Amino acid sequence: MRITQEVDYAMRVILYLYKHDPGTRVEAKVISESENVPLRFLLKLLRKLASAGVISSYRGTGGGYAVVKKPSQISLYDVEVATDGPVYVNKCLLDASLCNVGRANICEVHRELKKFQDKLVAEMKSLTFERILSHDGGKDTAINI
Amino acid sequence: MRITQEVDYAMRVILYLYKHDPGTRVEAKVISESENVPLRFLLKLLRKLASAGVISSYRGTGGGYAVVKKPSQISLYDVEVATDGPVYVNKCLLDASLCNVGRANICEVHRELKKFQDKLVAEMKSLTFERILSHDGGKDTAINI
DNA sequence: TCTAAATGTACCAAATAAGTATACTTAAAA
DNA sequence: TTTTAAGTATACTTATTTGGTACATTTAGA
Repeated sequence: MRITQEVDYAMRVILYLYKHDPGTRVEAKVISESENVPLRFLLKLLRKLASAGVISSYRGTGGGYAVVKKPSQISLYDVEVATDGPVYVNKCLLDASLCNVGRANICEVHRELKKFQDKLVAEMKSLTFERILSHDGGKDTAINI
Repeated sequence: MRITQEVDYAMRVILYLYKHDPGTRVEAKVISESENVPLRFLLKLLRKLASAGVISSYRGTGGGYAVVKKPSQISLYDVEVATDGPVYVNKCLLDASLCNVGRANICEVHRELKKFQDKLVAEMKSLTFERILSHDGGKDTAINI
């Protein structure tokens, strides 16, 4: 139950864009150095985000990437889907025929996993950049276990 | 954000054990054939579950595996931890030093991911076998998207 | 003491994630 | 019309994780 490194990158890159004035274009190279993400990998990631409409891209001189959407309009869910494709907890919840005992539609475990997945997706949708940006005054929040 | 094949196996194996009379010992070989899980792989999995106290194991002739705990006492969370180790959404939530920009304790993204993780864990703990076993009269629940 | 079970450790293979490389195209500003 | 920066497409490599196998050992009952 983890998010990938790529989604982690994506979240921090978008946050980085939000820390500029709205609509400011930032070149991939600058983002790469600032956020410590390998350039080539970042370019591929930025393309995914742009083509999914999460961020905007601009070509040519003075081009780059920018966030145009409001922070409340981009969620962890959007980022996940844009970078890793559809969210599903277990393969049989994506395609019932993938159940390895051939009882996809009647399996009690999978029925409950589906409910779990629904809640998970709801939580991911509620984790927007509005929430991420509205921090408690820069308090040094301990996140260690 | 997926559970592994192994956790999926584990859930269905435990469910299988629950479908026997309480305390009934079932050999790995029987479980393997019935649930379509490779024997050697299953043995390793059963060991993890047993050593974590989720199920019970018995050696020698007439030995096997059984569930002794009440269905309400075993959750998806217990199974996850037993088979895949500690649950964490992002590596920096396990060990702050693993942040690849070196700002683990102050990163807003990770602060929110921690809250997300807490909710996720709570949901996993609430998904017990009591819930899995209490189905709505065998109604053919569609789980496809 | 034989046999049927689980245990422990080590190893191998397949799948996925992460990162690189190359070559060419398109758009916009100077 | 040259330069800059992104887009598209494809392919490849490497690292990590997951899934699965093999083999020798230990435990307990008949």
